[in-house]
Amino acid sequence: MSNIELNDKKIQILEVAESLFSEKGFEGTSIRDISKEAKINIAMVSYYFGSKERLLEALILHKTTDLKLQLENLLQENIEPLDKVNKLIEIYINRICLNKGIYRVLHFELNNKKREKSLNAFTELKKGNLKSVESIIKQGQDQGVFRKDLNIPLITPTIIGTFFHFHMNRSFFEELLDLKTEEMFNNYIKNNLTKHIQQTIKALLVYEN
Amino acid sequence: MSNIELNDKKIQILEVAESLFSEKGFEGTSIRDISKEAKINIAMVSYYFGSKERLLEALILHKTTDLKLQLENLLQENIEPLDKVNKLIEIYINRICLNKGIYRVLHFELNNKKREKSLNAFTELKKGNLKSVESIIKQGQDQGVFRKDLNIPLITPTIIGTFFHFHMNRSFFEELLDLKTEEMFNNYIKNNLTKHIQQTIKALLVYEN
DNA sequence: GTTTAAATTAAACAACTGTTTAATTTTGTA
DNA sequence: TACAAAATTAAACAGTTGTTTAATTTAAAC
Repeated sequence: MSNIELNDKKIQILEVAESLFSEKGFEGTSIRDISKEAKINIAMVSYYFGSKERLLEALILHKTTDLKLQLENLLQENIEPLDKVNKLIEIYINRICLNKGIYRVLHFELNNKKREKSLNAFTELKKGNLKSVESIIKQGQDQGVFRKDLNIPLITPTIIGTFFHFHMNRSFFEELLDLKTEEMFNNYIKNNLTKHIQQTIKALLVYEN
Repeated sequence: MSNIELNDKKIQILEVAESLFSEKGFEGTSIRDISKEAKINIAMVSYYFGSKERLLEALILHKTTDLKLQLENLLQENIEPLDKVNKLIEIYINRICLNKGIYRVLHFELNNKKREKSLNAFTELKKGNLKSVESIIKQGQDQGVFRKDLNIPLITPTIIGTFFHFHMNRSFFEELLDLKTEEMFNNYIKNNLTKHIQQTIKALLVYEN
C-alpha cells in the first residue's frame, strides 16, 4: 500500500487519533488507545504509518490541506473589504470548530521537540494565511477604508487567539454563560463570539485614534 | 515536613517541573526527567508531593496566588479608565511572560480528565479576574468613556488569547519578524505586541459603530 | 484453483512509567 | 554524646509504552 494514499482504514485511524490526541494529548494517548477505539490491531498503526510520530505528521498534513484553498478563493471575491474581513473571521472560526481537536495538537505538541516535518507543514500554512490576510487588509487600505498604521501580522493572532482562548476555557465559559448543551455553546460561538471578534477587528481596522 | 509549606527543595522541584512541563507537556515529562534535572532522587517527588498529579496541583497553586492581589490593587488606583485598562493589559502580559510555561500547562493539561482540584483553583482565579475586569469596564462606562454594549466576558479572551497565540507560535514570529535574540523577542512584546493589544482593546471600548 | 501480495493477528521485545519499600544518612534537639 | 525525626538513597514493584516479529488470514490476479 502506498504511503501517501489514504484509504478508508487509514482515515479511520487518523480520525480516532485526532479525537484522542485532542482529548488526552499526544503523549497521553497510547497506540493501544487508538487501536482499541478504532477497533484494529496494535500493529496496524506501525504497519500503515510507520510510527506514532509519523502518524502525527500524516494527521497534520491531512487536516491542513484545504484551508489554503479556501482563503485563496476568498481573495478573489469582489466584495467590500470589511465584508471580506468578516468572512475571513468566519472561515477561521468554522475551520477550527470543524477540526476541533487538531489545533490543540498543532499548537501544543508541535512546539516541543524535533517534529520538524510536521512543524514545517504547519509553518507553511501559517505563512500562506498571513499572505492572504495581508492582501485583504491592503485592499481595504488602498480604498481608504482601513487605517494605514496597522501591525498586520498581529491581526491573525487577535482573531484566532481570542477564539482559541474561548475554546480552551470551554468549561469555564459554559458555566459562566450558562451554556448547558452543545447546541447552546455552538450557538454562542456563532451569534456572540463571532460578532465580538468581528466588532473588535472592525474597530481596530477603522478606528482613528 | 508540612505539606503546604514550601521549602527551598520543594520550590526547586516545582521550578524544574514547570520548565519541563511547559517544554514537553505533563504526560511527556517523567518523574525521572524532573529528578534528573533537579538533581534529586526519584523518590523525593513522591516524598514531598505524594504523586505526580499532586505535584501539578502544588505547581498551579504556587503560581496563581498573587495575581489576584495584583488585580485588586489595580482596582483601587485612582486613574483614568483607559489607563487602567492599559495597565491591566500590561499586568496580564507581564504575568504570562514571567510564568512562561505554566500557562501552557494550565490551559492544555487541565482541560482533560479529572484533575478537578487543580482545575478548581484555576477556575476561581479566572472568576476573580473577570470580576476585576468587569469592575474596571463599568467604571469607564459610568464615566461615559466606554460604550455600553460590550460583551465583557469576551474581553479577557481577546487580551490573553492574542498574547497567548503569539507566544505559542513563537518560532514562527521569530522568523517572520526577524527577532534573532531572546532580547529582541521580549522587546517586540514590550513595544509592539502590548501596544497592538492596547490599541485593539481601546478601539473596541470606545469605537462607536 | 493456484499463486502472490496485502492485510491482520497474537505474542513478545526491551525500555520506560509512577510509586513504594526498606535501609541509610543527615539534621536538629535535649 | 545520644536520641528521634527528617531527608535521602538504591532497588524493586507491577504496568504501560512503542515497535517488531513471525505466523495466519484475506484479497486479487492470472
